[in-house]
Amino acid sequence: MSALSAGIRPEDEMLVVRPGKWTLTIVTLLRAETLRFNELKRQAGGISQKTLTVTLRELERDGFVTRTMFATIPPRVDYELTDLGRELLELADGWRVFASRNRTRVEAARERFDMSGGEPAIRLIHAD
Amino acid sequence: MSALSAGIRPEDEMLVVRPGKWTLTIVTLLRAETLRFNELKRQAGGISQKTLTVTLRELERDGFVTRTMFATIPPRVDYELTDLGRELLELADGWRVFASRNRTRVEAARERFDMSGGEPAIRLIHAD
DNA sequence: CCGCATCCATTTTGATACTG
DNA sequence: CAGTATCAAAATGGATGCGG
Repeated sequence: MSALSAGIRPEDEMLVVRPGKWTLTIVTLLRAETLRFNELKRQAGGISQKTLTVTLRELERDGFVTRTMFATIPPRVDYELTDLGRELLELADGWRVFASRNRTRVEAARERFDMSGGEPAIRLIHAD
Repeated sequence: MSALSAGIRPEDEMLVVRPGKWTLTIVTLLRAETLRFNELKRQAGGISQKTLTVTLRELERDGFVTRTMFATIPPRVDYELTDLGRELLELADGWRVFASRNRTRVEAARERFDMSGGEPAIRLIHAD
């Protein structure tokens, strides 16, 4: 058994993080700098307050992000990647590179599939 | 702007594949060999027929997997990774390695967070 | 054996309004 | 500004029964 053979089921790998729709986006936005809640919201573009709140809470809980509250008026909260968060960022980058490299290929495959009605190749007609 | 700055939003990266719960598991099971539907089902352990069907259809549609139907009785269908599928497999491996390396760290972070009630650090009390 | 169709439960996400 | 609360909508996953 290879080193990877353990933990192939979803619970195993995803125990660490089963990424929500916005998780990798948020992590990526925090690449260069600490950001405040509404800066994140603006830059993400299209995320709801609630989803952003929930996503950030999860990232904080899992140790990918630190939350620093300033008890000022008006309030202010800064979000920043931890070292672990920066490792997650590398995964996100890998994913994104893959996506941008292969977008055309995947779109072409989809078109072919949809045009052909998804009919599979039939290779054999012998009975067993 | 870096090469990565384009396409940070979910639609961009996930257009290629927004992985369902079982997607990476299935891809990983197809690492070494072509498998039949029920072999996949058995080896995945805990996936429903429907979810497996849907997952495989998506993988086929996006060009990650080929489906070969044998018109025998009883019928037989083989699933196999394409070259593109093998690239996706590498991403899955990266994810899994990350997960197994950091499971302990994440679990510890969670425990700390849950114990402390999730209260954030307060850094400043000055008004603006 | 393979897998579609249907129905249902759970989870995730979003819209909106309101608070310290 | 940075949330919480509530409600509604959508996506996802699973159980079951049928059909080629």
